[in-house]
Amino acid sequence: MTADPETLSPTAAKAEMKLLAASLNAANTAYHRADTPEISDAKYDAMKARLQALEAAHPDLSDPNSPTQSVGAPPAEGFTKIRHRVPMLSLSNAFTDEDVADFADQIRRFLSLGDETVALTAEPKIDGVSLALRYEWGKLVEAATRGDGAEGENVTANARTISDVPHQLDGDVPEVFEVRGEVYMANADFAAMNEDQVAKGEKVYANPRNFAAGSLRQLDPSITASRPLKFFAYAWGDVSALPAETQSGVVAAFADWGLPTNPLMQRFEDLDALLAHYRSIEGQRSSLGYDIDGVVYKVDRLDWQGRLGFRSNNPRWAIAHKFPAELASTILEGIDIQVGRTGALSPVARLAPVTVGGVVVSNATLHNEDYIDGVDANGAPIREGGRLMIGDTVRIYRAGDVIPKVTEIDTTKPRGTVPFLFPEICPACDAPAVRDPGEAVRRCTIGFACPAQAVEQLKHFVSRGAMDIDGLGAKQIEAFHADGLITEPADIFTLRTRLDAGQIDLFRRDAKGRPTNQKSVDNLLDAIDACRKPELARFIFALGIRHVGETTAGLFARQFTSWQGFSSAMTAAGNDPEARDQVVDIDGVGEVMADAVIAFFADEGSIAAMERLMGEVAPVDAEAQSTDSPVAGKTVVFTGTLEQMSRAEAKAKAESLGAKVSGSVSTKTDLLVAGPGAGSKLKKATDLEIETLTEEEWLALIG
DNA sequence: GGCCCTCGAGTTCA
DNA sequence: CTCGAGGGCC
Repeated sequence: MTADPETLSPTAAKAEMKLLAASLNAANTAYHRADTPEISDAKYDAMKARLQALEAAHPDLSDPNSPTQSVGAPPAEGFTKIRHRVPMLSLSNAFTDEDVADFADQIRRFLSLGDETVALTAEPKIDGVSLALRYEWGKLVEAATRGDGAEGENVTANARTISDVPHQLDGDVPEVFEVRGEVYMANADFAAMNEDQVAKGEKVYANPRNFAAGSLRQLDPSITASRPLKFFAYAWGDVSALPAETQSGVVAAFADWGLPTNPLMQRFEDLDALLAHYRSIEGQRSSLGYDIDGVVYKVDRLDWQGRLGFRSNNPRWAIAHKFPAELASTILEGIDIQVGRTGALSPVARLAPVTVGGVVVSNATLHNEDYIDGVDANGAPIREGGRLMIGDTVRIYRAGDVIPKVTEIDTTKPRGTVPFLFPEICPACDAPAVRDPGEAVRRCTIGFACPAQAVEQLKHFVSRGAMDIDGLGAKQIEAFHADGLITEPADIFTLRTRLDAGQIDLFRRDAKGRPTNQKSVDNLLDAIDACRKPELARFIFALGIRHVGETTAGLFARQFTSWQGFSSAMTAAGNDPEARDQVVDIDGVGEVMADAVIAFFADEGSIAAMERLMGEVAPVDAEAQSTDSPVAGKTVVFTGTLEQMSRAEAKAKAESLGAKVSGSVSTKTDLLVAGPGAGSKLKKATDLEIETLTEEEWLALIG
C-alpha cells in the first residue's frame, strides 16, 4: 500500500480498497469484542488513512458502507442501556444454619406472626449471569442484563439465540410479564468450548460463568448463537398481573408457559427440612452438571413478600445460603500500601499466584493494620498464629466468589520471619499518616494536596454513580493527571476551551496509552459537555465529601432541591449553631456527617475548587419529596401497640410514602398514630394539639 | 450504653 | 463482598 492513489488503476484501487475495508471491519469487530489482541492503533489509523486517500482519488469506487463512513456516527461500542422498571437487586447472604434461623425469625418479627409458620421455597443458586426477559402478550420483546441493578444492557438479539429462551410463551400469560432468571453454561459444554477456543487460538475462559457472561455480551449475535447457553427462570420484574399467589405457584406457571425451571426447587414449612434440602443440594453439587454457589430461600406467600419489602439493596423476603468457599494456600510475599480517596492507607497482600475458584489470584485485601496484627477492633485475636509475617503460608478464598481474602496462617508450614511495619507516613506524598484513637484506619493528613488522594477523588468524580462521564475512566484520569492536564474537577470541563486556545494537546493517548485520533478526542469532549447539567444528587455525591455516599447525597438533594439551597445551608451551618442543628435534625444525618459537610463548605481549598466548578456546570434541581401521597413530607410518630403490623413494617411503609418517622413527639410532629396502651406520647400530642389517628384510621388514610 | 441496621469506603480480576 | 462506623432505637 504504497502506490500513489491517483495513479493506481481502477481495478487495482478497487481490489486494495476492498481488502482495506475488510481488514478495518475485522479490526473493529475484534476491538469491540475485546476478545483477542488485534492490530495496533497506529496500523489501524494508517490503513484507514490509506483507504480515505483511495476513496478521495476514486470517488466512483467508494462503498457507501465503507468503514471510513462510520466516522462521525456513534461507534457501535456497546449495547444500548435499558432502565429496569423494577430494580434487579442482589440477595443478602447466610453462611451458617444460625444465619438462616435468624432470617426466619426476622421475618416472623417483621410481620408480627407469632407462631404461624412461614413457608419458604429453596432452590439452587445458579452461578451464571442474570437476565431479564420482557414478554408482551406472551411474545419476547426485550432482554436486559442486570448491569448495576438499576440499568442493564439491551441484549435482546443475543437472548433470542438461546434455545432455552422461548420467543413465545404458551398459555394464559399476562399482557406484560418480565421473567427473570439465570443464563449459564453446563460444565461439559464449557470444557468442550474452551478446547475449541484453544484450537482456534482464541481467548480461553477461566470458568463457565465467565464464558456465559462473555457469550451473552457479544456484539455479534451469531457468536452468542454458537455458544451452548442455557437458562433457568426463577423470578420476575415488571408484570401486569401474577398467575399465582405464591412464589412456588408463579414458578409452576413459568413451567406451564414453556420456561425452563430448576427441578430442585421445593417448598418447606419446617426449618430443619429446609436445611436438610440445603445439605442434599450441596451433596449433589458435583453431579449437577452446572455450577451453583448456594441455595436461595424465599418467602412463599407473595402478600408477605410485599409487606416485607426491600432494604436499600436487597429484599427482606429472600436470602442466599452460600456454600463454604474454596480455600487455597499460598505464600505471602509482601504487603503493599494503597492510598484511597479519603487518604486511607490500605494494606494489600502480595501473594505467590495461586488458583482459587478458577481464577489466578496474586493480590488480596488485608483491610487494615489490625488485620495484619491478627486482632479485631477490640484487640481480640482473630486467627491462630497471630500476626502475619512476610513469608508465611496463608489460606485465601474469594469472598462471594469475587474478592480475594486472606483468612488464616497455615501454621503447619514454616513461618515467615519478616514482620511488616505499617508506615506512619503516606507512601504517595510522605506527609504524616495518623490513626485517630478508636479508628481502625490510618490516613494521610494533607487531603487533596496528596497526589494519590487527588487522583482518587478525580476518579470518584467521574465514576458511574457520580458524574459518569463516558470515555473518561480511571485510566484516562490517571494519564491526564500525570500530564498535568487535569488536577481538579473543573479542569475536566475546561479541556475544550484550553484545546481550542492551543494551550494543550490531547492527541496523545487512549485508554491503553496508544495514540488517539480526532474522533476519540471529539467523543470525549462531547461526553464531557453532555455532563454539564448533572442531577443534583449525583453532583453532591461526586464532590466526594467524607461520609456522604450515594444515599446521603440523595437525601440532601431531596431535602434542599437546589445546589443554591444546599450550599448556602451548609455554609450557614458553619457559622450558626442553630443552622447546624437543622442539618443534624435531618433524618439519617448525625453530628459526624453534618460536621464533615460543614467542614467541606468551610475549607478554602474546596470553596475555591467549587467556585471554579460552578462556572462550568449547572446541577439541575431535584424533585422535592414525593407529594402524591397524603402523608408525604409529614412527620409521623407511632405509639402504643400496633395490631395489624409491626413497628418496623409501619415505619418502612410510611417512609415509602414519603413520610418521616420519628420516635418522639415534638412540635415538628404532624401525625400521631396511637394504638392501645398509648401513654405519655399520646398525652403530649394532645397537649400540642397534634392530629391523632388510630391504626385503622391510619391504614384508611394511606390506602 | 448497647444493639441493630444501613451506609460508606476500599477491594480483585478479566 | 466485607469491614468499620454512623445513626437511631430501646
